[in-house]
Order: sequence, then C-alpha cells, then structure tokens
Amino acid sequence: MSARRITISDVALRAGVAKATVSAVLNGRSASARISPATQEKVRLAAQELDYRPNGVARMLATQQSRCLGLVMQYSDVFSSSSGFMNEVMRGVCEACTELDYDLMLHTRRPREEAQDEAARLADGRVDGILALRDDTDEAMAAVARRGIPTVHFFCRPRQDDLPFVDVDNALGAELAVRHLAEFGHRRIAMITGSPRSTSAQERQRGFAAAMRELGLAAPPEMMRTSGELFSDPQNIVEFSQSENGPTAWFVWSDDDARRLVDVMSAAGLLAPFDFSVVGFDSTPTAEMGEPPLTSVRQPIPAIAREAALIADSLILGLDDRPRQVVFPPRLDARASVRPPADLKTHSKTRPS
Amino acid sequence: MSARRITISDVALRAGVAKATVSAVLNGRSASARISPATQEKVRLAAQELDYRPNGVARMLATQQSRCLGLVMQYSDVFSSSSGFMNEVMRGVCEACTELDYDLMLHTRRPREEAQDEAARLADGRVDGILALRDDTDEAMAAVARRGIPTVHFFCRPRQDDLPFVDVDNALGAELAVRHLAEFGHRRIAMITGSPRSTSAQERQRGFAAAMRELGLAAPPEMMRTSGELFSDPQNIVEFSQSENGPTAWFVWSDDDARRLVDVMSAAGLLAPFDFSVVGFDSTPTAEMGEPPLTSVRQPIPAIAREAALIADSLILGLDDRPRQVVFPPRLDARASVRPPADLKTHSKTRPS
DNA sequence: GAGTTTTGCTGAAACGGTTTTGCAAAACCG
DNA sequence: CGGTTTTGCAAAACCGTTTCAGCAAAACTC
Repeated sequence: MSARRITISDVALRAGVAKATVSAVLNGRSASARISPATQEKVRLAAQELDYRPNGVARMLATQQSRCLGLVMQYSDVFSSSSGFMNEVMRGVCEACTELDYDLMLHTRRPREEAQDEAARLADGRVDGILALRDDTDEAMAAVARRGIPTVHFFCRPRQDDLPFVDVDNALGAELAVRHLAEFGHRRIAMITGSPRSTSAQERQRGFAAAMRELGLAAPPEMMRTSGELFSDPQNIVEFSQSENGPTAWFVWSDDDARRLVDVMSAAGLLAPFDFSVVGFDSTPTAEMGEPPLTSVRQPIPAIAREAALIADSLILGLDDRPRQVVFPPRLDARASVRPPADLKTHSKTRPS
Repeated sequence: MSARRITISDVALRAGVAKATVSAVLNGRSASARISPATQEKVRLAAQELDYRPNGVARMLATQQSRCLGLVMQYSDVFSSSSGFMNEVMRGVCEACTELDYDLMLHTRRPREEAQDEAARLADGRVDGILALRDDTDEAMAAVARRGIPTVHFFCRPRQDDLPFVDVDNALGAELAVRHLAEFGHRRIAMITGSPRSTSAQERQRGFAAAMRELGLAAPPEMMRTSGELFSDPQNIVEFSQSENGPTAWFVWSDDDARRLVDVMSAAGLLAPFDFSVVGFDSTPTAEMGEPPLTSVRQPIPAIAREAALIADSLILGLDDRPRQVVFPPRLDARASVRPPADLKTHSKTRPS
C-alpha cells in the first residue's frame, strides 16, 4: 500500500552526494563539516522534494540516546484512584518533559513479570533516564541501576542512601498534621498509613510517633493501622472509632483514603468534623471538593515531579549542577474537616440535623 | 564508569557460535532454526553468565516494530484539569497496553512546534500505532496518516469519515440531558459547550438543538455559549442567568465546567439545584464529590480508551477482525444537581438557609 | 555407495542513521 | 612554483539486532 519509507540514502542519491553530507546538512553540522552553501541547498531541496523524515529508531541506535524518559510506576492500576494524585504527577512530569525536550514512556510491571525482565525492558536503550514512582527501590530498579541508567526516585526516599530522589518531608508532614489536631484539643489521634513497604509511609509513621511523643500524647500500636487492613473491613473502623479509647481524630495516608473514611463513618451516622476530625495528605484540588472540604497536608506534587525530571536530565548530561537529593517542605492546608473533639455521644450544637 | 554494554556478539563469542544462533536461541526460534539442545544450552549459559540483555533499539530497527503505542494529546496541559477525565483515560489506555503487551509513549505538541515536525516525531518508527486524543484531525495527524501509521482517534469523530475512531454518542448524550431536564419541567435550558473545533462539541450541540426542537422548546443562539467565552468573565454568567428569559437549567460541557458554574453562581448567592439545575458530562468519580453531587451524562471512558487500543492493535496486525469505528452509548447518571425550576426570586422551601 | 534430504550452523546483508577517516582539489605562502 | 594548509566531500566503519541464503556434514534412500 504505502510506498517504502524514504531514507537518507534516497536523499543522498537524489542530491548526488554522500549520506554523510545529507546527515551533516540536515543536522545543522554544515559548518563544522564544511559543506558549501550550494551543496547544502541541493540537499535541502532533495529532502524537501522527497518529504524525507529521519528514522528516529536508527538515529537512536547510532547516537546511543533517545531523548526519552521512562516513567516507572508501581502497578498498572496507578490510575485507578481518582484522588488526583496521579493527575498532578502526570502534569508535573509532562510539563518538565516538554520543557527539557524529552518524550515520555510509561512503564508498569506486567502481571507476573519477573523483576529482571522488567529491568531488561527498561534498560534496553529506549530511554535515557528513568523516573521511578515506586514504594521503594526493588529488585528491578536495582538491576536497572546496576546497568547504569540514570534513575531518579520520586515520592520515595530509597533505603540505599546514595540514590537520587525527590520527595516531600514526610515526617514533617505528619508532624504538621498531629500538631494541627492537637491544637484543636485532640489527644487520641489515629493514623491510617500506607503500604508497609513504602518508605514514605514509614517516615510519616516516624514523624507521627515523634510528634505525639513531644506533645506528651500516647500513640499505642493499635492507633496505627494500614489503609489496606482497615478498609478491607469497614465495620472495623467504626467499631474502633467508637471503642473505649477510640480516636477522636485521624491522620490519613491520602485524601482518597480520607474521603473513604468519611464515607464509611458517614454510613454509620458519624459526621466529620463533628463526630471526628480528619487530616488527609496530598491536598490536591479534589481535597476541596466534597463534604467536608478536607484539611490536608499539601505536597507540591508538580514541583516534585519537575525536580525529578531536572535531576534526571542533569544525570544524563553528566552534569554536576544540582543536588541529587531534594526534599520539599510540606504545608498544612486547613479546611473544614477538623474541629475540636466532642464526646461521640452528645453531638455538638452546630452539627446539622 | 560502567563497562561497555554486553552485546549479542559478546555472547556469541563466549558461546563459540554465530550471532544468528544466539538470536535464534534467545528468541525461542531454536526449533525452526534447528539448533541442537547442546548448543542451546551453551548459548543460554553464556547469556546468563554475561547477564546479557538485548538492545531494544537495535531490535526495533531490525524488526521494524516497537511494540509501543503513541498517545497523542491536544496540548501539554491536558493534565491540568482535575476533573478525573484524563485519569480515566490513562487508566483505560494503560490497562489496554498491559493487556496487549504494548508500551506507551506520550506525545504533546511542543510549544510553537510546526504540525509537520510533530508528525515527523510521531512517525519516526518509535511507535507502531497512535491513539489520538485531539479535538479533530489536524495537519499533524493528517501528515501522520499519510505516512501510513495506524491511527485511532478517540473522544473525537474525525471529519474525514473513513478514519478509525471510538467515541461516545455525543448527540444522544446531549439529548439525554435535555430530556432529563425537560422532565423536571425546565423549558429554558442553556448549553455550555466546548471548543468550536471539537467535533464532539458540535455533535452535542446538534443533539441539544434536535432534542429541544422535538420537545417544542426554544433554543436561540444566545442559549449556547462556549466554555471559554463564558468563564473568561464569570459575571457574564450570573447576569445572563438572571436576565429576563435566562435559563433555569444548564447542560455543561464537562463535570469540571459544571463545577465551575456551580462555584461562580454560588459566589453570587445562587445555589444549585435550588436556584438553577445543571447537568454535566463525563460522570467520572469526581462528579459525586462536591456539593451538590452532579447529575451527569456518563461516557464509559476506560472502555472507549480500551477499544481504541484494540483497534490500533488490529490495524497494526493488519487484521480485519473488528469494526474500525465504534460509538458507545452514553447513560444519564441522575444525582442531586437537578430539580424542578423555581422562580429565581422566591426560593424553594426546601432550600437551606 | 552415489544421490537426495535433513540437520545444524555460519556468514553476510539488511535496518537507517551518525561519525570518523581519508583524500583530492583548491587556496595560501614565501 | 614547490610545499603546506584548508576546503569539501566521499567512503567506510559503526550502532546491535534479525533474517536470509548457503553450505558442510550427517542421515536417509534404493
């Protein structure tokens, strides 16, 4: 059907010059390669007449670079949540790629794929660098690193402490949340945390525990639950919340989970912020939507993503122009989901019927 | 720093065989190429000892395929909206890619980039097929099509009527919205539509006009405004809404815009659904969040994205196993943003103070 | 046991670019 | 005008795979 693709040889033939000459002219190296204006014109004309477009793959092979960044995500279902987190991540990454003139390639671990195989797919020359959005450096990323592909983790502080990464100060974020709740008079605060494998979750736990300690508040283990555990049996949450020394406030892993908490409690007749307070994490635009607007620890998602891309670019170029590890400060966005605690049995007067 | 990459030649050398043999063994063609078990073992051992991973770019060049799909988006700011639309799109596309074993490459028009150049970047061999999320087929896509790259438009019905596409029945969607509002007694219904260039917007306008006509309702031109025009001056909306024959209900381009409408009106003291009704479009999870939960025309975004990927795959394989043009039916998700009209001056009794 | 077929592999030619080297011819030098 | 330098381009090597054609040796055939 469609004719054979036009190659550089066709152009060379038509212009009556060598391939090298065509390459030099079309890539703006005519000066250093000393091509006469007349020849340049011949080449350009031939290229235009044939509507020649260089084959990107061949060029990648020859130049050993792709001007493409790989975005590696934990699972293929990262977009299943509608919390807006990934939306912001994509925004930051895409903007940075446009700015730095990279294309972007998405990667997810295939179902039942070996880490080694995934690493092979990643490090096979199709991307110059990798932005890793993983809970932690796993086998695959380690294998990739061994192959020397510039890799920047973001939203994750790798355990191996010399790897480039960009993240928010998770511990401080947790501390902000706890102090905010404590200022409102809460003393029994529960934390719903993320995957135990996530270093970010671990840091937030550390920050949470530290803040509680400093404030002289008790933080027994049962006050710290993982999101997965808790939401697998929603009734559990309600019972826990209404138990003897149940929490009056919650610090939750994400806005998404915070919203789920609100929903679950609401189904049991418990209304935020009147019957319990809640602080989320991320503070994407979706935090403001819904009832109540969520008080949330804000992390500058697009900025983090952008910084990660900048570091990757710097690594690829072999520059030494910027720090390889960046931690952004979080901020508390106070909205309407936190109030002073009230006895769960006697509702606050301002509570709507 | 890191040693030279291991190539197939290294493996061949170590195993004492030819490159062709290594290639055959490692790609499971040992049967057809008749490689003896002993030789196979030698090759595998050598490959493992050297931790050999084939170079994907070289393979792409040799096989003339990439097992990669390109996702082409209108602008680089597609992720700036938090409506959840792109989130759902990405979900559908990613799942389909995982299912079909493609990688995914993101493309956006660079600022000030010529359509021709963008097309060149797209059609340079790095992707086997293209999923186009554009308002309409533009210069760039036309140029790409000319080069014979399998391309499927989605969320867009191209003007040129033989191009593959997947979309929702936009006209029907508009009709559903109008009929729903009419059932509640609304007679003056305004439409906030999308970009004039968008074929989807045009179809919805057509469906809107047709439905109004069938119901014997007037749909003068001033009742149809574009989102851009209207939100550039929010005061405009409020005045229009309160004017003599202003609308009692709105059918809006997206949930995102619907939410903005609610916000703008709310700032002027007008509360949905009491002072006006509104029907959005998309009905992503974010439609349920916020006050009031939005009645919205649902389009099955992940399914549309998946279908587009399936068609692209079919085109790439040169199969003839499925229709090239698919239109999904929309559905109306009735929520709380529609009520019977009330005179704007005397508020409904059930309206909260 | 000569002729045919099958087996098991090798060598070389793609794929489509970039980059390095080399070499005439032209220009410059004194 | 002989020697050096510069100019302008061509030829070839290279990037790392796949694939096709070919070719000995082994195995069958009668």
